[in-house]
Amino acid sequence: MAIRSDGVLKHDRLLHVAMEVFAKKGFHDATVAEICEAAEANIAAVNYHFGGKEQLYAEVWALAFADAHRTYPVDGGLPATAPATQRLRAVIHSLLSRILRHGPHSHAGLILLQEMARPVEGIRQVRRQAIALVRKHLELTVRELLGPKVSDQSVRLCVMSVVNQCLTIGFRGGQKPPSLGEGPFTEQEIDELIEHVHRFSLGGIRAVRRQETALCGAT
Amino acid sequence: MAIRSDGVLKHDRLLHVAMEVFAKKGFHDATVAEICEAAEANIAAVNYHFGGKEQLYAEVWALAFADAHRTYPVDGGLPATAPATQRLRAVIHSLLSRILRHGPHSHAGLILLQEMARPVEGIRQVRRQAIALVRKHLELTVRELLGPKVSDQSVRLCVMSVVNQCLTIGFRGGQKPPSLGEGPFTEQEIDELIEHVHRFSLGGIRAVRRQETALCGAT
DNA sequence: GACTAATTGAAACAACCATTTAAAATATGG
DNA sequence: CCATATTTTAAATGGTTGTTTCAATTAGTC
Repeated sequence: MAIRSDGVLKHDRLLHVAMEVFAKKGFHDATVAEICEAAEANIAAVNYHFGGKEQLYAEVWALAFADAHRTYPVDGGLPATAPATQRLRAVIHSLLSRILRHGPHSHAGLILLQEMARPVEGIRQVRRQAIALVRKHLELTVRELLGPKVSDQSVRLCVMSVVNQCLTIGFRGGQKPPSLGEGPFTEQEIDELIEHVHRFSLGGIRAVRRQETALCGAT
Repeated sequence: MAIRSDGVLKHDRLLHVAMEVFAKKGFHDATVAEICEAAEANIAAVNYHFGGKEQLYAEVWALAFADAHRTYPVDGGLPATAPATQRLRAVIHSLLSRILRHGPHSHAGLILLQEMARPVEGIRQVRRQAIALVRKHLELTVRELLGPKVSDQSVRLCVMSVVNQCLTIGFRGGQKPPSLGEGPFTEQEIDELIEHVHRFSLGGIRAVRRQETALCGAT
């Protein structure tokens, strides 16, 4: 006997609803009860279709990141030959958009954020992979901006500075921090944010470069 | 009849044990059971001495921040007349130390971090005050570095960039992120971190300053 | 249209949590 | 040493969680 079509419907429905709920509340705070209710399914639906809350979460994670990479690719569609400053902007744009732009395909950033605050054991590998993908790309870009003489450690630190600026912004779930106002970020504010992080980071990277090349030259 | 001395002992003991547990696990994940067990007290002790988990948390918060401001003051002991670059370094030093140096008096940073990830309602005011204190100081410093012509919004954004760099570093509870190695940060690594964030931030701030003053000049 | 497997539904289950209760134990002041 | 307020203890309470159970229902296939 074949799979019933209404089954896959509920399956998908749960998946998408869970993605929203997990993005908003994180794995631990989200309850299967509220997910099922929002998906108009029975309490037992999650366990029947996915085998448990954690396995549902794993599937959500995979789906969310596939969406994110499609909607906001880290290279922003730029060729690898584009100027490094532009590629840096593209990464920042990608990171911030994933966190702040709340479309139907942009929950990955918030889910990742929730994970950083409270990692879920049993997702470590998937999480590491997802992070590594962005990091790799960012590392290449920053390395190029820093020049050939700069140590790997400095590259890692600069990558950290850029990433950390972007991540922490999303901490209120896309809401502005009290110091910047109230409510969610508008499109214009997001653009301004990208502009600022880009400029600030370029300045920081150049400062690190100057320092290290000066040291090298002195040796 | 006077207060019994063994009472205040247990009270203090619970307070300090709770501070550690809350710093490590956050308010929600920490259970009164484990706090009481670690303090060698009965399950009911928290409710008897503090009236509930949340009120214990409030007292912990107050104590932790008093300790932090004493051990790692935001001005680092520098006079307000010191050069702004040095004062910036002092703030960064203070923020990172509160999060990364795990002494008996440095749980405030981790507690604050846990709060940002999952705020506890009923602490809003205390939290806001604690944050505002650091922010105020940092804003003054950054403002001076940016010069008089730069907009308030740019000041806020730069403050955000500096703070975010520092905060996110502590997200693993003082453990290094996988990209930088394993285990907790050593003293030397913390110093290196401070050095980097300081240099990077100065570069970022200068870049913003250049941009804005150029715009002003063009007008 | 009937048989069968896939899906749904309501209720129950077991584990965990913070909190309460009331009796027992203890230190302090007289 | 006694009386009393303070503190400790163990057990119970009420609520929430994820998961399981099993009967009822449904959709696909012959």
